[in-house]
Amino acid sequence: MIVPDMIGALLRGEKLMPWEKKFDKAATLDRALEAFWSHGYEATSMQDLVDCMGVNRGSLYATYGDKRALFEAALGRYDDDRRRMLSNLEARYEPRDAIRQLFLAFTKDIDPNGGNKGCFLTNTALELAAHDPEIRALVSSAQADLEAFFKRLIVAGKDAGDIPEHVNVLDASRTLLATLLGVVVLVRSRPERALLKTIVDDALRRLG
Amino acid sequence: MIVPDMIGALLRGEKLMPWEKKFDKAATLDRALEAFWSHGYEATSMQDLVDCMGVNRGSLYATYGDKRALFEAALGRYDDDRRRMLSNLEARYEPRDAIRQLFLAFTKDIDPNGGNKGCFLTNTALELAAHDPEIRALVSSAQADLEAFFKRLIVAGKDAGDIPEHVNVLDASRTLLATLLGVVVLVRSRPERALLKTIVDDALRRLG
DNA sequence: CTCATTTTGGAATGGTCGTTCCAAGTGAGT
DNA sequence: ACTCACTTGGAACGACCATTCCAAAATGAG
Repeated sequence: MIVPDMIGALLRGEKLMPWEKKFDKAATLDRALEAFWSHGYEATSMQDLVDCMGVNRGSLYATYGDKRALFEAALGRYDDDRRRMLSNLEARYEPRDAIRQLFLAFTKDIDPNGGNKGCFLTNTALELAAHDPEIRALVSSAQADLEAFFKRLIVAGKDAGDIPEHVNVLDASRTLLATLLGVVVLVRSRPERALLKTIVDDALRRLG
Repeated sequence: MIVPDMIGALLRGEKLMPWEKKFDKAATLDRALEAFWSHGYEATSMQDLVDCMGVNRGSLYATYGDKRALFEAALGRYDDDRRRMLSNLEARYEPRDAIRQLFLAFTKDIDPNGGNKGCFLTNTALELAAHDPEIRALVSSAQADLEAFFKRLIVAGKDAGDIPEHVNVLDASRTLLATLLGVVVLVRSRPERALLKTIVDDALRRLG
């Protein structure tokens, strides 16, 4: 019963027996994320998830618990990606370019004929956050995180002489947050490239 | 069979016989609007609607058709209210104040503990507009209408010397649109008065 | 009062929901 | 070959879904 990798597996927090095949948790969770992201919580049925994840119902419940828990796992996964993305932008770009790249990430590759997914956290903000304190806390903290991201970059930009001194850090970062949220609303409801470009360009123009 | 009011009723597009009692269509539709506005399309069941509208299932289907049609009626009703509201603001306030009042309408009376309804059109934009062309057209045109509202007021404000000449009409009106959409997202997910006030004040500061 | 018409409460329908359960299959270890 | 844990497909569950239908009650002009 005791196998060589047991302690290592324990340390990594995995289930014990190393011969368990298990489906690729990360890959299937990504598929669930896609479904929830595209259609929302209520409009995605467990049957939809079984179909699109390619995993059996039983395994699905055994692995993630119920639909709510699976949704939270998907949301957490998206949140991790978002966190990683912000951190990459912050590391790789000049402050003002990092902000531009963030806006670009949501506005490039949009389909003018609709069907755009927008931002999963924002979709969830409107579908569930108002009546669900747990979801609201998660979404709210992601938004606060984004605000802090803007704050750091604006300060850094001002230090680098990239962003004018007269820009108010708190005002600008919160306005950027609101603008980005507005943009991802428009991506789902009025996906016109010219419209989005106008908004993004105008937002960046304020930073110098 | 032919009664005095028949022609008048016909002209008004009503059903013929004048002795039909009929429940108060406007009042019950408002209750349906409340339910859809608060919980969204998918999360509101016909049973919920029967309960909160105080109308029998049969009458409900006879009057509005199916759930989809009832939702569209509620959305149309909300859209009419919105249209009327914009027109009132435009008539009663100075340009810049009209814009301020619009933002105030969405941010005053918010509950920091959640449960805020935000903007029905924006909630619908994220829940349904991406995959439903008909809904998207309606939401999209309401947003374009709002953009036009901002445009007119900015032009009027510039004429009145209320808004500085250097403000670009297209840029500013679209940015105001995005900002307002961002605000109504935050109202549902991060209802902090200070946060919203910062954003609204900053948006208005751009107009002089 | 009469009677056409609507409203009402609720039963009925067929489908889908989320969830549980299980018999059979799979594959790495011994 | 045998074991053990997991996976699989699918059946089964009760609840709720949107929708239809109906007999009984209410309504109001004649």
